[in-house]
Amino acid sequence: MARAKTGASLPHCYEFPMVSVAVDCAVFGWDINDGLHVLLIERGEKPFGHALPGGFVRARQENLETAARRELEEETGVRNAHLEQFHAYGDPDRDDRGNHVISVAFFALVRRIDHKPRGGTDADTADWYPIQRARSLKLAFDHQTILSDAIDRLFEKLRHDPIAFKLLPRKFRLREVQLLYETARGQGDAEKGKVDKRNFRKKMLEMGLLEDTGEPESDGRPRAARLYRF
Amino acid sequence: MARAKTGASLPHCYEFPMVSVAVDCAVFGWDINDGLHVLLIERGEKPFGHALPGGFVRARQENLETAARRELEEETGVRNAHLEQFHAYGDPDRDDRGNHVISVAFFALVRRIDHKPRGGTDADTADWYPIQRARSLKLAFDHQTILSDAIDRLFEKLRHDPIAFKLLPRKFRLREVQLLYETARGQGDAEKGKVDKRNFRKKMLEMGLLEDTGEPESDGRPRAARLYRF
DNA sequence: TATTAATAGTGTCATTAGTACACTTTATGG
DNA sequence: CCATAAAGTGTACTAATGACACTATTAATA
Repeated sequence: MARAKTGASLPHCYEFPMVSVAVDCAVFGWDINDGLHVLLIERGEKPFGHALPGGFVRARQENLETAARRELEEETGVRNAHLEQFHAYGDPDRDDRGNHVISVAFFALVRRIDHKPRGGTDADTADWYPIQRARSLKLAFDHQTILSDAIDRLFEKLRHDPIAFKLLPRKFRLREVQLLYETARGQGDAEKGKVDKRNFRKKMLEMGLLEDTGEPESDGRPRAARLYRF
Repeated sequence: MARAKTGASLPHCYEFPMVSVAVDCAVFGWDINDGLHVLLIERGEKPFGHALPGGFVRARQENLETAARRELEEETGVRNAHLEQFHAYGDPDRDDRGNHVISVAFFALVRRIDHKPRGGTDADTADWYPIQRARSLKLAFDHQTILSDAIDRLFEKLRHDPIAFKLLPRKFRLREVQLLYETARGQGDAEKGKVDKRNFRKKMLEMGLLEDTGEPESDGRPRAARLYRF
């Protein structure tokens, strides 16, 4: 969203300097072959480079989650993501353009196959990055900190809450759930988080959250696997 | 913190309407006879009545936590509390004075004995309220929602993290820890959250976080109890 | 000073949850 | 048809949790 430009009219006046409020989203996607990815945009303006999708909240018009959904759709085309607010960042100098901008950060979970990213309205381009690679990029503002916190929080949540299904296809093999869980346990490294197949399946089915679709699918693999639904 | 008054000069101008940013704190204290309490102020201005201590962030000067600490001290005299940010509230109409104010909420833990509340700078008065009673009050803005979320979060944290010690006196009996834990388990009702004394003590000591001070204290009770330190 | 009442402190056993572990089945591709 | 790769399955050991009841100490009171 645009901000005051030199020469523009400035009709909104206040007694004190104001803080701007932005929202930023760490959007996560998963692919069994490819691992965890995060959606980054390439900024088309001022601080160029990679950044989390996000933007300013429209005062008097929308709440924080609505702003996040709007920016997400505008910049990346992503809709109907599972969104969770997780932290607000407010250092006075976190935005290097001079204003004091606080940002309320969300993490979002989507099924990666549903979201071939596309460019945004500002001619920004959005694309998926493996989290290892995203971590090594120098992101705009303090987005690297935000991303890092978001990843920690995501792993935390994947270990404890049944939200993995927001990342998985609608029908999935138990093996996929396990790999995602192992990735979370291993802080991004599935090898490190390995668990026993039989124990995992047992616990998973005991929970009673999964429904067997009865449609086994091989999809090029040696032996067909049962597909489950949440 | 004051806002624009009619007739005041308004030297800070922007292209778009701005959102104001506030911080609010749910400060919790504990007493073994008295249970959990929360610190509320009686507002000395506009929307009168009870509210969480808090106020506006000073743009370009301070970050969110600093603002929270400053407001806490100004309004209640509380210093050096254990502070944790937990959620941002941003509905456009949550502040009934007309501005769009987002509030970043913190919960704070203090040793109640260290903090005899006193009036604040704005002639507000701060005082402790038992959480049951606080829940039944009609608080300003959406502070009842914030308080309710804060309480839920507090119980959650008390169950899982070793933060109970921020609420307890520096030296305490195991019985006190247990009662606090039971209160959290029982969602405010210690009876409901009762656990076995021996099992609790065993687990507590096995954790190895407690140090026996070797100074038993009776304090009017029938039999003297061991005092522990964190 | 003896009795009562209130709190502190202690150990064992049964149940449950978690972890380790290896082979058979099935489809694909060479 | 043989080799390969993934799916699927059961048991035995270990650790964690939960249930359970009495003795010890001191203050207050009779």
